[in-house]
Amino acid sequence: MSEQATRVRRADAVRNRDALLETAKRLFADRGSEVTFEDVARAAGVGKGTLYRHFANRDQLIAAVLRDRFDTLTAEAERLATRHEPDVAVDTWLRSFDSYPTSDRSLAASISEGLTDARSAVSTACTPMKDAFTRLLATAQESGSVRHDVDAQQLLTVIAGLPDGHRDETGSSPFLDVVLRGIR
Amino acid sequence: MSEQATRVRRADAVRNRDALLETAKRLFADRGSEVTFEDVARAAGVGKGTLYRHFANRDQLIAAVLRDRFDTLTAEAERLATRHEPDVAVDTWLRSFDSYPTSDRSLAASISEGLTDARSAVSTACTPMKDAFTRLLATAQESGSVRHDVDAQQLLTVIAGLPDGHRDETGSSPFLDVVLRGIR
DNA sequence: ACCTGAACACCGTTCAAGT
DNA sequence: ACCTGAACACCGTTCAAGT
Repeated sequence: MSEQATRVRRADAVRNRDALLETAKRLFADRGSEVTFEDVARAAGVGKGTLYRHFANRDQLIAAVLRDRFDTLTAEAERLATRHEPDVAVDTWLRSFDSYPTSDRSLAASISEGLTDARSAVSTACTPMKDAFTRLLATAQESGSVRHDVDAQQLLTVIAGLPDGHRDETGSSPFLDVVLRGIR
Repeated sequence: MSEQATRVRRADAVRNRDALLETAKRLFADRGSEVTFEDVARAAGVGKGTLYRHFANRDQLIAAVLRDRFDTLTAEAERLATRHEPDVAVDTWLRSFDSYPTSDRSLAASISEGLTDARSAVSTACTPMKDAFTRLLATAQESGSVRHDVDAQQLLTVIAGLPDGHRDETGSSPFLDVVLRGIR
């Protein structure tokens, strides 16, 4: 019970953290990456010191906002690996990865940075997803359905960086097909 | 001679503008987009008020830094259009567009923004280039060598956004080949 | 243990005073 | 006509005081 003590949190702290995360998701979705750290705190009804208590900096707040989506994508990669042919699995997964929910649309730059720069908090959050996709891609390459000169991390960075405009209602880019054809 | 009067500039003003532009190119190349506006002014040996006198804001300084490259690329597009088959012209030009000189490498985000957002100063600077490539691409599409569902502006935005890492010594991305295959 | 908001640091931008 | 740097605005971050 002594090591359990570190996990005890006051009810108001839990409430505040949840409110901050929900508020951040909503504001990023509504107004993009221009939202101020202070905006988030005020909209959540707390002081900005509280925001910093729960999220050490902007990067960590963004990582927390994205974590749900990363976890879902990790699980999907593992599921696809066991149930589909390698080429179908890669295509299907990349379509999911490219389909931004509105709440994450404005955070694409942070995702690109997280995939590339290991020092960012987003990098820690997306590593399991990156590893799961790397395995998926390697299998497809071994089976001969994807070119061997394509690097998983680079491929994800390219797709994460596809422009926001011209996406359909599911949030998928018209350019994804170009990339999928190009890696064959 | 009355309308000529507006073009007269004091020698020190011309000297300062040139020094600021050269300094900005060098600093962007050395230290990326993290360079401060004040850094540029100090390194050029002038006050920051002088920098603002010559370039109304950060966006206009970046547009001026990029203008030479945009003009070169515009001229190349027009040259290629008259001397090569449409598909060769498109491939060759896109390889040039993707090959960042070191001085421009860190400005890719501004180029993407300029291609997309008509309000930026970079947009004004890159419009002739965008128009020249649009014509090049349309010709290739009419000749059947490029897919009809590829939009010129989007294509340029995608290529401008290709990640910085893994480029060869000429500054070209290993992913360009994926895109070139994908648009066929 | 947690919250709050004043205070600090940084940087883009403006402008009154100067040559 | 142009230059200069102090001053302002904004925003991310810290921290002393409070509950």
